[in-house]
Amino acid sequence: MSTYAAIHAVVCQIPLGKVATYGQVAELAHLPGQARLVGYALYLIQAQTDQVPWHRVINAKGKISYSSARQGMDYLQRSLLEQEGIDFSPEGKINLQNYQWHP
DNA sequence: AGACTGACGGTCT
DNA sequence: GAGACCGCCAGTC
Repeated sequence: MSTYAAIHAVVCQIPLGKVATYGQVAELAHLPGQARLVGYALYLIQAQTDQVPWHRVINAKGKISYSSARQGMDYLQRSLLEQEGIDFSPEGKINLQNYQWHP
């Protein structure tokens, strides 16, 4: 069981309409405090977006994390989340109080 | 082998 | 409340 497989599994458990932070996913994947690995793991599973709802993972500030790889594709994640009923503030932030996943 | 980089988080100022 | 700094692991040069 690679570390990425654990992260992969946790992300798949995030229910529709909810979001989780990198730190939260890391903790659930038995990798406390290693949020960076979660980000890197998601970067690697880009190819399997059909199986992994990577768009439901955001940073602790409630905003979407941008990546050099995504570059102009940032709107994609926001778009997918809006489709699931998640409301964005004018600044592009998500209200974690209402949308954060509580397993 | 050593150093740099990266979808982050928590703490300090 | 916002910005700066440090630390964590894996992958690449």
